[in-house]
Amino acid sequence: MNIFTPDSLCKTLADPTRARIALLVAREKELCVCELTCALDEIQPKISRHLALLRESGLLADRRKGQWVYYRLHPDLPTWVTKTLKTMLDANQEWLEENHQRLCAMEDRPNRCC
Amino acid sequence: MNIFTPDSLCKTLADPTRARIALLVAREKELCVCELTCALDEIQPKISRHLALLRESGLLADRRKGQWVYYRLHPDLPTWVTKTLKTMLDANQEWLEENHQRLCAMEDRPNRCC
DNA sequence: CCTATATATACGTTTTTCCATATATTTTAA
DNA sequence: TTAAAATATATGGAAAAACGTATATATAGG
Repeated sequence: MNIFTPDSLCKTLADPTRARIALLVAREKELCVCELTCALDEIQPKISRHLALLRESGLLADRRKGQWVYYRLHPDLPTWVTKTLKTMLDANQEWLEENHQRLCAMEDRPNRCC
Repeated sequence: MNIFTPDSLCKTLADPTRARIALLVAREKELCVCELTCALDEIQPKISRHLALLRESGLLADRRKGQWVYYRLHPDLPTWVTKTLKTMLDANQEWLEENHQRLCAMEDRPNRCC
């Protein structure tokens, strides 16, 4: 995948909702829309729209499993993109903490077997 | 300096002009406005306005030397910001190549002693 | 002083982004 | 086959970003 330039990657992450989604997904490996909606405490259409942008940019990939759609980092990301995300994630755990807490506190999270 | 969040850093770099300026400055250590104007082949007010945004964001610092104003990475950047810039720079030399060429080909570059 | 060069800012306009609300689609389960 | 849950998209409007042009400021050198 060769579609990322420094500015295009940054544009994708230049919104708090999208940055939080991307880093949470990087941290948790895979999350569905309702988990992200809960973790970010936002309305569902807002999360879906930002997920669509992240998907269209090539940063995230999705898979449907029953009623749920799971998002993960796209498996074919260039190394420097993955590295950039990891650097940001490692240094900004505190910034993500509230979202992580809400995710952990969420009830009835969909069962993630396969 | 604690003003950077993942989204605020990305917002600062989410424009091709600003991303090129930031990475060129990271590569060359210090560049003045007229060098950047030449390297990016843009009109001066556009470069100045983007430089102002980069300065106000805290990413760049400036110093005046005679008629010239030199911009460099802000010396107090958080480690993760510096690391992110380095990762992007290392992996995107080709993307910067044309700007670098124009910079090298520029005549009468200001003398950079002290 | 006066002029030229380098840089910064102001202004009005166009473009882009973001949002909330409403609605459509897909899937499960009754 | 109907209802409910999860997700996606459409739409119109508001806010923010970016642009080109014009102009202001600062410094250097006569």
